[in-house]
Amino acid sequence: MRADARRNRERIVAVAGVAIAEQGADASLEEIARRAGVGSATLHRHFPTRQVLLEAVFRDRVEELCDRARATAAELPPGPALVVWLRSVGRHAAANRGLAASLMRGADPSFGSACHAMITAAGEELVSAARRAGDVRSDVAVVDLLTLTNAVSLAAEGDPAEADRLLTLALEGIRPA
Amino acid sequence: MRADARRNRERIVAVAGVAIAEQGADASLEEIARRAGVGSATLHRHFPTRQVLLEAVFRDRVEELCDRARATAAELPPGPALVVWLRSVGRHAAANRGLAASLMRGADPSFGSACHAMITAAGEELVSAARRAGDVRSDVAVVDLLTLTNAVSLAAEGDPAEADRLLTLALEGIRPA
DNA sequence: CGGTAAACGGAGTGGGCCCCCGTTTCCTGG
DNA sequence: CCAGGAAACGGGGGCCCACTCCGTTTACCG
Repeated sequence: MRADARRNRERIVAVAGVAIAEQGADASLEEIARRAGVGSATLHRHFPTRQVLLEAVFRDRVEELCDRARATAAELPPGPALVVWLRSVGRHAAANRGLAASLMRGADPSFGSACHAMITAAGEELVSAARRAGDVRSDVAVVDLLTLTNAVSLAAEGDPAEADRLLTLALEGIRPA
Repeated sequence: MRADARRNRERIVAVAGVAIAEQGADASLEEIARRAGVGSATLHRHFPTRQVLLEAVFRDRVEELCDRARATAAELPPGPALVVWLRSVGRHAAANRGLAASLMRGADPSFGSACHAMITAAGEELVSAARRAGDVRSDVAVVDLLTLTNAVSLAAEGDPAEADRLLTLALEGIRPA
C-alpha cells in the first residue's frame, strides 16, 4: 500500500470518527471527505460503502476497549473491575451514538463476529475472575452483559447518570442467589 | 377536515407502518406515497417531516399497548401481568425495529412526553399493583422498566427468544431484597 | 532520473426529499 | 339539485447526497 494512500485512509477514519460523534451514523460522506481534504472518489475507493467506513471507525474503539479491559483487571479486584469496565463499554457506546446499532443490522456478519470475538475475549477474563470471586452467577455469559450494557447506553442516550442508574439496576441480577 | 384528506392520511399511515416494518425507519417517503396512491406533495402536506410521519405510526402502536395493559391487568395476577405486558412492549419494539430509537432522538420533545405519559400511565397501574403484591421493589419506576424493555428488544433485534432471555435477566433485579 | 502502476479528484449520473402552483375535488347554502 | 369557493391534490423542478468514470498526478523502483 502506497504511503499517501495509507495517510489518506487514516485521515478519513479520524475525521469520520469526529463526524459520527457529532451527527450520528448517517453523517454526510461528502462532508467527511471535504473535512479530510480528499475527493469523494478517494473516500469511496477506500470505503466502498458507508458500512465499511463505520466498521473501520468502530474497530478503533473496540481495540481501545480491549486495552482498557486488561488495564482495569490489573488495577482493581475482580467484581469492581468488571463493573467499571462495563461502564467504560457503556460510555463508548453512548459516545458513538447509534454506531453499534447500525453495525448490528449491517450485511457483513463476519466483521460483527470478529469484533464480537475480540471484545468477548477481553471481557471473558474479567467475568471469569469475577465468577471465581463469587460476584457473578454461573449462568451469566459475557455476551449477556455486553448486550445489556450496549442496550442501556443506547436507551439512555446523552445522559450518563441515567445510563449508570439503569446499568446498575440491570446488573442487580447477575449476583449468585 | 375533508373526507378525502382523512382517507389519504389514514392510507399513508397504514402503508408507512408496513414499509417501516419491512425496511426500517429510513424507508423511502416517495415509495410510501406511491404505494398509498398519492403524490409526494400530499404526503408532505400531511406529514411535513419524516419525524411527524413516524410519530403518527407510533401513536397507533402506543394506543394498542395501552389497551393491552388494561386487558392484561384484568386477566392475570399483578406480578405475572406486569411481566407479560412488558413482553408485549418488547415484541412491539422489536416489530417496529428502530422506530422507537428514531423517535427518541427526534427534535419534538412534546410528542415524546405525550406517548411517554400515555404508556407510563398504562404501566403505572400494573406496577403499583405488582408493588402492593410484593413483587416489585419500591425504588423501581415504570419508566425504568419500559426503558430496559425497549433497550433489550432493540439489542436482541430479530430474535424473540433472546429478547425474552435478556429481559428475564434484566428483570431479576426488580424484586424486593 | 525516468517509467510505470497506483492513487487521486473533479465532473457527471441517478435517486430522494421537499416545495411551488395550476388543477381537481369536496362541501354547503340557496 | 347546483354553483361558488375553499380545501386538497399531484406533477414538475430545485437541491443535496451517494456513488462512478476517466484524465491527471504522484509515489515508488530500478
